Amino acid sequence: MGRPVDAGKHDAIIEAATRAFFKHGYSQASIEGIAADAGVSKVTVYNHFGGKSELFQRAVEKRCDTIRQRLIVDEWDGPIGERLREFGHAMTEFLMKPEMIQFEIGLAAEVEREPELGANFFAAGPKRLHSALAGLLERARDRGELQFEDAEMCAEHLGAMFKGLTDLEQRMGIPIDPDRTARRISSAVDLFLRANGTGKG
Amino acid sequence: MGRPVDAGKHDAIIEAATRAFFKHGYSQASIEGIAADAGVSKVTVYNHFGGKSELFQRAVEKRCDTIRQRLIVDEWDGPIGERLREFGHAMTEFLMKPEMIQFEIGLAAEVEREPELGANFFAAGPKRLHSALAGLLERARDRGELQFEDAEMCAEHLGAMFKGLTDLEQRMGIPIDPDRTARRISSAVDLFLRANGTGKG
DNA sequence: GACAAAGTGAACGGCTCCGTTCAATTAAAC
DNA sequence: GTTTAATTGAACGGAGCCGTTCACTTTGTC
Repeated sequence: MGRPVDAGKHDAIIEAATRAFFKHGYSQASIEGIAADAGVSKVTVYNHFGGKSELFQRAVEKRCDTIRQRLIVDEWDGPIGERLREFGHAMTEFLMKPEMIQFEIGLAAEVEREPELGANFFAAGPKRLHSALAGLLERARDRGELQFEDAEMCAEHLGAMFKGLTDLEQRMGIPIDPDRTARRISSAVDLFLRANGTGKG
Repeated sequence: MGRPVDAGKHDAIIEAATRAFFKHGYSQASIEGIAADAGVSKVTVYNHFGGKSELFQRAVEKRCDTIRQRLIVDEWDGPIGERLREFGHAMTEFLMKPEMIQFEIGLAAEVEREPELGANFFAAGPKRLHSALAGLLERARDRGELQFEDAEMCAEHLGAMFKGLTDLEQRMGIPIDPDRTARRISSAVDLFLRANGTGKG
C-alpha cells in the first residue's frame, strides 16, 4: 500500500548518473547535478541508491549490460578474409565510439577506488569480443581455412591490429581518420592470412 | 640582489606535482598536498607557477621530457627476428610500467580540459616509439630481410600486437602475467615474419 | 651589517559538494 | 476518503579546496 516507487525516476537517475560520471568523471560529477538532470530531488537519489559510490556502481553495471546486449556477433558465412574484415569493422565501430572511449577513460580513473568495476567491464565487453573472435578463428581452422596453434593468442594479435594506435590517439584527443582505420583493418587481415592462411578461404 | 630563487624547491614542487596529479588525478590532487609533499609552503607554489592548471602543464611537460630522453633506441645488429623481439621487450617494459599506465590514465582524464597536453604526450612518447620501429623495419627491408609496402602500417601492426590486450587490462586493474607478455611478443614476431619475412634474416 | 627578495605560517572569503534532517506535499492503494 | 509511502524543497553542518593577503623569518648579495 501507499505510494509505489516510481520506476521511471529510478531509471532516469541511473541514466543521468551514467551521463554525468562518464562525461565529467566520478569526483567532478555531483549528486545535485545528477538529480537535477534526472528531474528529481537530491533526497530521492539518496533514497534510491544510498550514496555516490553505490550510484556509480549501478551506472557501470547498467552500461555493462547494454554492452553485453549489443555484442551478439552474427554467424554469417563467406570467405574467411571477408568474415575477418567484417568482424574488424564491427569491432572498431563499436569500441571507437566516442562515448565508449569516454566510458573507458572515466572507468580507468576510478578503478583504483573500486577495482572490481574494471574487471566487470572487461568481462562484459572486451573479453567477450575476444572470445567471439577466437571462436570464429577456430571454426575457420576446422574448415581448413586457417592453420595455427593458439586461437586465443591469434585473436589477441588480430584484435590488437584492428585497434592499432587509434584507441590511444582517441584517449589523447587526437582526431581520427576513418580511412586509415579501414586500411588498417584490411592490411591486418592480409598480414594475418599471409601468416596463418591456407589459401582455401 | 636579495635572496635568489631556490631551484631545488622549484624542482621538488614539479616532482611532487607529477606524483600527485598522476596518482590521484587532476581534480583530486590538492595544491596544499603537493606543497606539503615538496616540503614547501603553498604560497611558494603559487609564486613559482601561478596556479593549478599551469602546474599541471609543467608536470606533463617534464614527464614528456623524461620520456623523450629514455627513448633513445639502440641500433644494435643481429637477425631481424632477434631485433624485433628485443624491441618488443623494451617497448612493453617501458609502456607497461605501472607509473606509465597511471600517467596515461590521468592524462586521458584531463585531455578534454586541455587538449594539447594529449597531443604533446603522444608526440613525445608513442609516436617516437612508432617511428623508431618503422625505421628499424625499413632498414631490414633494405637489407632484404623483410618485404612490405608500408613501413608505418607494419610498425603499427607490430606495435599493437606487442601491446595486445594488456594495456587495457592494466587500465582496468587486472593483474598481468609477465610470461604471457613474453609469449605474445615472441608469437607476434613469428606471425609477422611468416607474413613479411624473406627467410634471409 | 644593511638591504632586498624568497620563503613561511596562519588566517580568510568564497565556493562546491556530501549526506542528513524535517515538515510539507503528492499519489497511489485500500 | 483514509491510509501509507514516495517525493519534494529548503536548510544545515561539515568538509575540502582554491587563491589571496599579511606580517614575519630566512638567506643570500652588496
